[in-house]
Amino acid sequence: MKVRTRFAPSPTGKVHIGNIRVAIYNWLFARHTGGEFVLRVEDTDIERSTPEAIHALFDTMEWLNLDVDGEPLYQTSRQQAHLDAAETLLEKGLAYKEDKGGTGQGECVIFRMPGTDVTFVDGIKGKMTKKAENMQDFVIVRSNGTPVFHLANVLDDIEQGITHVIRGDDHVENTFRHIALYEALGAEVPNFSHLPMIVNHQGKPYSKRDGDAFVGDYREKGFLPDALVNYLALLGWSPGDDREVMTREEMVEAFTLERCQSSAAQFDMKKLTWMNGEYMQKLPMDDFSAICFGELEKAGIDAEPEYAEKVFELVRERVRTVADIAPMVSYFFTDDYEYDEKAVSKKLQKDGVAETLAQVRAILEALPSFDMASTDKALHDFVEQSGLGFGAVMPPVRIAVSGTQSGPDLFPVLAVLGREQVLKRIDQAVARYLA
RNA sequence: GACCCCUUCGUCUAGUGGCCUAGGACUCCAGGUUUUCAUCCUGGCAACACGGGUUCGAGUCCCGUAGGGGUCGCCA
Repeated sequence: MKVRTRFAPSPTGKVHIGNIRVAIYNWLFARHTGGEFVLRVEDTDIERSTPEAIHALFDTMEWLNLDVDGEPLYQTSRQQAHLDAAETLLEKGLAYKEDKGGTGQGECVIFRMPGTDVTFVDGIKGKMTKKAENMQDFVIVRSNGTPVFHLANVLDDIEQGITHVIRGDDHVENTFRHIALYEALGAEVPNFSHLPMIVNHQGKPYSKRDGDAFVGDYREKGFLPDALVNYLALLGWSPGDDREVMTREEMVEAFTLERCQSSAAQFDMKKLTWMNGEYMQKLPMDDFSAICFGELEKAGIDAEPEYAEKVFELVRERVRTVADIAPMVSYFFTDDYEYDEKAVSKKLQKDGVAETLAQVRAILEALPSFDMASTDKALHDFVEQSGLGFGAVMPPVRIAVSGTQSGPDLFPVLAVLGREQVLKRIDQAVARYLA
């Protein structure tokens, strides 16, 4: 039988990072087995399930490039079917009506647990058993006439022909009940697998109040979708060898449920950042440039394309996230850049620096050609003749022309900036800090 | 509290009884790349939760203890 997995979130506006990881695992499993991956929108919470929230869900799926088979099923469209099924269970005596009181809303429909132990083999955790006496009957239709999650979820999984339910650990207790429901409904019980949860930096479950709990947060921070998917896939799964940076194809090829971890994993922003850097390096130059131009535009920086390309080349290998780009290159596009106060006081505002910069300026101004090799040779010669040492010459120059003490190799920076700008910037820095 | 589940370096993990004096990756630290650095290279620190078994032999199997998590809604 062809495998069918699903992602069944309730659209609440933002897609939780833990939920999307579940989606990724479902997607990987379906693709690995040559099966199908479908989407179901559990939109029964009318208040929160707005068109915007549903749009955000699709947008996230698309951004992460998790392709879905067929059209999504909207749970609200299935309400009558859910109710009909409850009626059937009632007729068969597998459910009963009762006024449980308390809220005083009248009678609800309650599913009768079969009174036998429930056992299933979890694709990740192995054999799971729950004794009959530890399970209770549960409500499947509220006294206001609306179906409860358990009923709707199971019925829709049957409707969509789901063969493998891969969901979070928090559903294991539900699974025992759901299996009883499948059986009462006369439906084939699918395979169940429960993924461990991911925890935050403090080792606690990710709550919505933690920062970085939603996919959008990572997008804003400049992570690439492929890197995020790769990182999340490895958070609780491994291919069994030492591979970490993997293409989608490689992950799909290697993915199995057996290789999924059964204990919780802690999200590590540093490792994600590293991995994202790996993906940034691998980006074709054209793609990288396109991203850079986009970032410049967002930052309100006007860039002349030919010049900008040269700048991008320079910072290419140092960029870790998309968000790094604008701050890293902004000084190339304006002479009104900020000076790092610490660098200024530590390296620029020191005895002799004014004199050194004056000499360097004179040398650079007199150079017949301002290319990389020329400035390189000229400054090396100067260092040697003056006996000052590189540490006393290069950092002040760098800070003067860029405002910071870190960045790409200095000579290419000077070359890209051009003589006019370099001289102007040295004058500007001297006037500002050494006058 | 009851019921389910989990436990290898700080973190993600490899490991399915001998190949483990436990491997890789991230982080961190040190050195190098005769200037900086968020790049690159080299090296280093660092773990089988604990206690009992089983076995010639246990990170790997069993039991217990401790710690952690999940669930106990007419939420999903």
